[in-house]
Amino acid sequence: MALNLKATNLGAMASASEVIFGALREAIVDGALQDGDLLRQDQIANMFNVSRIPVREALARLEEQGLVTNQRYKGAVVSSLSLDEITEMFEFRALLEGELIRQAVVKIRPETLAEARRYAEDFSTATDSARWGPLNRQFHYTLYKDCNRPYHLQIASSALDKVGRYLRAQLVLTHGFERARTEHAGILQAAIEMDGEKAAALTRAHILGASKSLVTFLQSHNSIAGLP
Amino acid sequence: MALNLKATNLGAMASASEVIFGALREAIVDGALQDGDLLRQDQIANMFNVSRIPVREALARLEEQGLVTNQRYKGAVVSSLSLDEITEMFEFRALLEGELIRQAVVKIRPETLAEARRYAEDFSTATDSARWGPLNRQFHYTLYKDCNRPYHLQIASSALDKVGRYLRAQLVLTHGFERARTEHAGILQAAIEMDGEKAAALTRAHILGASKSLVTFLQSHNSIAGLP
DNA sequence: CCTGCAAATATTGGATACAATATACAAGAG
DNA sequence: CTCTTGTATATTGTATCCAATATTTGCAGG
Repeated sequence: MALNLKATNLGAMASASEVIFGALREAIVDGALQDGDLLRQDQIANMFNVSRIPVREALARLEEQGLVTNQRYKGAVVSSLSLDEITEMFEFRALLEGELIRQAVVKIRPETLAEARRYAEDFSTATDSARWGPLNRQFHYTLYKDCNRPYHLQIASSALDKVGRYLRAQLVLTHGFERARTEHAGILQAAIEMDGEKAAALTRAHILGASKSLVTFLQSHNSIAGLP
Repeated sequence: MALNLKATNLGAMASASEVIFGALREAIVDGALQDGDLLRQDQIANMFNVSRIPVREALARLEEQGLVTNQRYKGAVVSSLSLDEITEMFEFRALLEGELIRQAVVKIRPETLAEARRYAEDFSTATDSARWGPLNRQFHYTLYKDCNRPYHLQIASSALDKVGRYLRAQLVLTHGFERARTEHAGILQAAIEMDGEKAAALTRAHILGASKSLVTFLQSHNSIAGLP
């Protein structure tokens, strides 16, 4: 008799430190925690009703990911990026995501295209700017999905994490949203045509253009911290 | 009187968890710990005369780097890579290191060239195969040094860490060493000529060639684990 | 009023102790 | 004998406690 239970895989249940890691990561990526914010172990431990041990583990992981900087006996702060570092991150993304879409698009599946189109539309019509970041990410990463390069994807995702909040600032503060809409349409069209080179060129331009407008904005307001 | 001490920056002194992290990382990268080896917290803690707390932190960091896989209540094992994953890692390295040398070589400094030449010679004349891995790394990364792309370099280095032991196997088991010598000479020559495209092409070929010979070898011996 | 120093406080790093889970092994039912 | 099940052991995850270090506060002196 095949017993009919949903058998939730208990072994896969998240440990406290994993939960905390994920929550802090998300908070940093989408800007709820800002550059330079101090992360107190006690405070976080209380928020999650745990001891400091799993918190410390989460912070160690975050530091390894570059999202947090630990200073011995002083504490952890949300990493901040200089203009040069931001520029470099966007160049890295352009290199990697260009290659990803180039490889993915030539073997993209119809379902994937449909999914990407949905995300592009959701992005276009989203009025809540808090949703722009996630929808933007989903649109692009859906297009990369069929390239079958898990490591490349993981690294790209990690790089995007590190600039997520700056990217959101770019969308909100520099009219990047309007531009992203049209550029997404172009990229999607290239994907439909399964034209790898074109999709790659457009993606690179998309990323580097966003970088340029963000850097210009930050320079003219010479401040990085006070993001919305 | 200027007291004559080395004034080791105490604030920078490594914490226990950092020391352990570094030691385990090195052991994994150069093959002292093999794929699938189980890492017992107690055992490691005893080796370093500490409690399990810093060990756990180190293991968390290693997992974030992809060098170790943690399974809840089961333990940590040295991550192993499938043939596909190895291939992907080498492709990633080819992409990234190609770009790095392309950018670096056009503005490379004479001192850097001299340093790279020294490493190439040391590599060529090294008889102890245990030194091949580090010297190979130093040669290549010296050539990338002047591109001023710290994030790119960090990611490249992390990718190399993940395949370090396989690369060593390639050098030792497939006569890769001889070939690497001549290919290094070619790359160095391109660097001397400050020819970015040529250096990039040679570097990509160098990496992908190593990948190919490694994969061929592993397939014909269909085993990955038993590396020397 | 300000400055320099010392105690008090806060915070992190690590050790020990305990709880939760997995694995190994033995005993019993069939 | 084989399979199942219960128990003992090993190992990990977390809480609590102590030590090491940083930061703040209070006070004396100028």
